Amino acid sequence: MGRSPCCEKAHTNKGAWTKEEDQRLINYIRANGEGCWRSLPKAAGLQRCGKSCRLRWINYLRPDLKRGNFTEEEDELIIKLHSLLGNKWSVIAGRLPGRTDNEIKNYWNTHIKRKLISHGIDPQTHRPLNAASVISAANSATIPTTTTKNISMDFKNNVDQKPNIIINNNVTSSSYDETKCNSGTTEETKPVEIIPQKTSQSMINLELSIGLPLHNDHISSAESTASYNFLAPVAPPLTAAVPITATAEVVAKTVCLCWQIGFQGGGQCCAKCKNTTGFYRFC
DNA sequence: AAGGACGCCAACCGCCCTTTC
DNA sequence: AGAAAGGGCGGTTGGCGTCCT
Repeated sequence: MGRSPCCEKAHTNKGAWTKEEDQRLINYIRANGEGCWRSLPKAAGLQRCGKSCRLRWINYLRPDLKRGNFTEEEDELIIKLHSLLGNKWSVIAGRLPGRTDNEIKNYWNTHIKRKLISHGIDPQTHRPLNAASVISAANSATIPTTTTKNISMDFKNNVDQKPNIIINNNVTSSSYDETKCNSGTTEETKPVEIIPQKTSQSMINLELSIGLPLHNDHISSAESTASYNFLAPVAPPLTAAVPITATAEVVAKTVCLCWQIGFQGGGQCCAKCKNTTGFYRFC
């Protein structure tokens, strides 16, 4: 299918925005709100592509943006969310008020990646770097029949972007996808949505798990079909041959993910999340 | 002091998904 | 039902500032 360009490239400015352009964009959005980005540049008197205006507004000019360095808490939350969601920067950004997907993506690539590598953790899989070969060998030898839970998240039906969780229990003997990760002691619930089992799934132990509400009221079939579905196979713990203490070090000071992602309604930490040290754990 | 190397980040590109007609 | 339009997203790039030699 052919696609018309989003703008007349010949008559658009590119590169850094000037103060005057910023001001025009701010003034226009203040007066008219965010609307049709394609027609905005012309209406606002800007020689810019609509997409460029949108990016500039979202990533830089929006009044609710939190500028400045990321806090330790934000660091940890990003790492945890990335371990669950992968490179879903916009979803991750949705859980960090005032931060943009672009900002988090840049921060991940420039800081957190390096931090994880320095701790001996693969930033993609969130596994110890030296574990890949061990896992690979183990999988290629005898792949046991494994009980997995597919967890899909429904962000569609929530104005505040809190995801609903949809679980599907499966028994499979498939191999694991290196790019997907999750693990732990997830509460079982009835399958409410059949998610096609991927041919390959990841077995990643982060020593964390997600608290899953047992009620189905978050989910409607119509909504769930159009939802973001993140397959997150929950695998049994790695063998003792695969140390995970490095991961644990990085995420030692944990917070309740039920609350952070919004699995528990009302922004409350569930009682199970709090451990004896007073920190919150994933449950 | 100069200039090369490196890191950071704003912005762009192209693809994908959803909505509209 | 399918094509087109529009918006959004993730990956990548290029410019600028800082550090190092």
